[in-house]
Amino acid sequence: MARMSGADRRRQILEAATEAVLQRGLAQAATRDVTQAIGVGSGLLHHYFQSWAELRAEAVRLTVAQEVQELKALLSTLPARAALERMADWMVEDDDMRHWRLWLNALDEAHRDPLLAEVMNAAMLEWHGLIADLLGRAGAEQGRRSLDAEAAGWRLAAVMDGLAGALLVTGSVVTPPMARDAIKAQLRLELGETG
Amino acid sequence: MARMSGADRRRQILEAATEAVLQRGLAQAATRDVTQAIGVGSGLLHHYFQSWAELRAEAVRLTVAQEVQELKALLSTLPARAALERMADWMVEDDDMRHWRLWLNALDEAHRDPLLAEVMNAAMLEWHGLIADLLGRAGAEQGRRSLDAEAAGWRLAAVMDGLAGALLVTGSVVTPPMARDAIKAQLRLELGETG
DNA sequence: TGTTCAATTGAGCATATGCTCAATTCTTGT
DNA sequence: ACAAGAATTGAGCATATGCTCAATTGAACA
Repeated sequence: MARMSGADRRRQILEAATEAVLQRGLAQAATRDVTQAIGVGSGLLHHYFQSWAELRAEAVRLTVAQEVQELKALLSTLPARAALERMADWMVEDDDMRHWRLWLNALDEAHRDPLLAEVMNAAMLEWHGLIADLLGRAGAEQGRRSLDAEAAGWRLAAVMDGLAGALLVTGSVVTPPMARDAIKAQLRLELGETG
Repeated sequence: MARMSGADRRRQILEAATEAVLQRGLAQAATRDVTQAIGVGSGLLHHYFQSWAELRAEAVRLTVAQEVQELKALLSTLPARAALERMADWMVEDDDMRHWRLWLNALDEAHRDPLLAEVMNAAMLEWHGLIADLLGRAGAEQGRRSLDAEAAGWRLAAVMDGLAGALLVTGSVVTPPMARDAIKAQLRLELGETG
């Protein structure tokens, strides 16, 4: 493999690690998946990362941060209520559910890896923050007073995570359109748009 | 180790497998964890189970079924609305979150193991069925007509799963009482008890 | 007592894993 | 042209994994 600057190589390794994690799962993905994918010697990995645990945690951190950033950009031009609606669409747009598979996998693996625990703790708080903020603003748009955006945010985030799990495991029973509708219904419940 | 009847040994192995899976996770738990825990030779495992994949899938199936059965028994004497409330309490009663750790772990690992996929698909459907049934009956108790128990069941189940994840990963931010309250709040939302 | 068969053993194979370290190759600045 | 240092290699170690198979043990029944 041609030589690269340290920074470029680092990025390439992180990308390959994410891919490996997506394909084999955090617990099964191995250093060799990465080195073989990009065609480098086994030692190179440890020149850029102290350990496999550090690399995979960093890969997850980066990927999740990137996805959140993209989503934020997607929603940034919309009013809060519409942004929440858009978010529900976004959730099932990703065909093979890449980000949800990674998210649920990392959430689970976090119990067994301190580095991942830190990463996912922070990610979860940011995720909730984003949702709670939108809910709060949507409530304000509609002049609602009794809305506890923090609590509603945890519920909405939970519905999304939970439905992602159901979607991934039931396959034909919970379908993407169903999941999307369920989230939108939850949105209406939270915002008191019962009708 | 003393000899045992086939049936007893099988049960013992399944229990030890569940324990190993809880401690190391489905992906990391190994046959040796089981054989060493109960002090038998490595070959014995394969006398009772064709493969480790089959054993661990069977262990998950059994454990989940057992938990659902216990919960059903716990709720059987209560009217539907009270049963749902009780369910929210039950969810956070388990100190170290044994069943939720196993549940989320199995949900995640199901993507990479056809046997587990089958088991968790069935488990998820039964879980949803239980919840939807209670919601339907609770709605009837209160004379509500507009309640879509199926859809509400998916949302409530999702809130539970999602909150379990948040609870396990955030630790000090989402607390057991918070999770319990969030579920009860969801219950009120679904049953239109806004107040 | 002897026979039968299920229960059980454990060494061993093929494979996989993270990580180290001395050696090598390239790039870059002078 | 040369030196210096970064990038890169890959054989190798220690450990772990699922599973096989020929051999052994023990209990139950005749």
